[in-house]
Amino acid sequence: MLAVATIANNPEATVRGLTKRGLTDAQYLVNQVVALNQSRKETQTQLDETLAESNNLSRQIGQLMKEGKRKEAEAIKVKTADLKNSSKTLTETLRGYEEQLQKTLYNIPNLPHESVPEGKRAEDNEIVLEHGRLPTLPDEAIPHWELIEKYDIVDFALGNKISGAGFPVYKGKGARLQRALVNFFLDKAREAGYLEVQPPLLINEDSGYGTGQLPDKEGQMYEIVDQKLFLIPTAEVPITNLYRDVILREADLPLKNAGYTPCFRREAGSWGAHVRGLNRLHQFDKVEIVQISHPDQSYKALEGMLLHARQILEQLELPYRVLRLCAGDLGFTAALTYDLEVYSAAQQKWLEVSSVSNFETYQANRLKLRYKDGNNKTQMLHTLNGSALALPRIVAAILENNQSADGVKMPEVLIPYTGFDVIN
RNA sequence: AGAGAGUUGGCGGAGUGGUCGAACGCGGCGGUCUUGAAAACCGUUGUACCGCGAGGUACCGGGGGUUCGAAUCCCUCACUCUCUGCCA
Repeated sequence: MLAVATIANNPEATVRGLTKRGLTDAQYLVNQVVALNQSRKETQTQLDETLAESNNLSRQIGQLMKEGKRKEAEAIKVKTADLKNSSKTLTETLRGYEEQLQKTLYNIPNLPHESVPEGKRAEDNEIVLEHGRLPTLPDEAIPHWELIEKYDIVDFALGNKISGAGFPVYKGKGARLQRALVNFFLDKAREAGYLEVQPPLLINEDSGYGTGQLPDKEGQMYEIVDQKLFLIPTAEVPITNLYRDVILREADLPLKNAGYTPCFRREAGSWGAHVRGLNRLHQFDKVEIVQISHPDQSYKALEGMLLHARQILEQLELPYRVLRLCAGDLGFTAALTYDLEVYSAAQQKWLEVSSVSNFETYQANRLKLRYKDGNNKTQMLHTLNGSALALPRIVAAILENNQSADGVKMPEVLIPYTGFDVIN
């Protein structure tokens, strides 16, 4: 969430940023934060004064008791009753303000970075670059959901039987291709200086709040109700939360972690032709890269992460493009997001395979993730993450783009990982 | 899952109702000494909120209660450890 100070000290910039995102009540929200914070401060001061007086009297009583002046002590005791009452009232009032303030802050999204283009929807995203030639396929080319049936490498019916729609079973070369991609991605991350971690796949509520999945977005996650645990929608959640409530030394920065995990999404959204096959699943695999960065370095880090994802796509010989998300399409917690889309020839459409974002201090604020600067003052850090990469649509693109009468050819770099060069 | 023990500052570890934000040790930082380092010695060393400042307030696993006053007593939840049980 945004820091109160950020909003209070830069009200115009905050309103401008939120309005760019399409919020119509930005001014109202900012006013509310400022007002609530003011009330909070005033109540806090009153409460502190009351408690100070009360502490003072208690100390006197203690002293008198020690000296055996019982009677005088009793006289002072009487005075404390009032203070006790008013401190109780003030505490409740204060808590009320704090809760309202927090609730309001939770509902305010991150401010878009200045480079974020204006716009309301996906069509307004800025195409930063395109790479690679779009393949032209023979007339008999078919989409991946037919290819996986033809070669019997992914079985939706089986998954449906044991779990439900959106939980595919990978078989034979399909399973081996998955494993190959995961290993390939992890090796690339390690070569780029990321420390590999294997986090838990279930997270608690605190972690959900830390990265912004909670409150209000629990509908996107699967929940273990009686334990208050959630299946991770992305490794971003457990890996970033590794650093919740942490104060780092400046010398430790940047922190770079990578992890492979399955991801679980309820995705109650739309269904139809565009979500057929591997295009959208309830469970899928992804290698995620995360950086904890010094505020001055975070945009440099973001460019580095984007380049990392691009290079992987280039090695896989997949044509792709890079989008800079417009303000309206930007995720709630992000300040700047690049999407990478791979061209799927048989579907003749672009498929999102990676999303690389800088959250600036938005997550750090919730996480209480800080560092000590040169003056030994604690400052908020910046968090970033990106997919490098998500598997299913990569698999879809490889299958569709590389299909021929002889089968599906594997990209050169992948063959040492798959152990085969064609699916037929 | 059952029984018992525990949870204090970066770490170890005192503290069972009254200047306790918390002794002491280690570690960290600054300094003295030294050509430099080590040792020794001296000083310093949690976080947040309010306040221009002096200073004040809160926090001893979380939440609640008793009391004029709680790290210390009571209730509750979570977690950790040991033994037993089960198990990849």
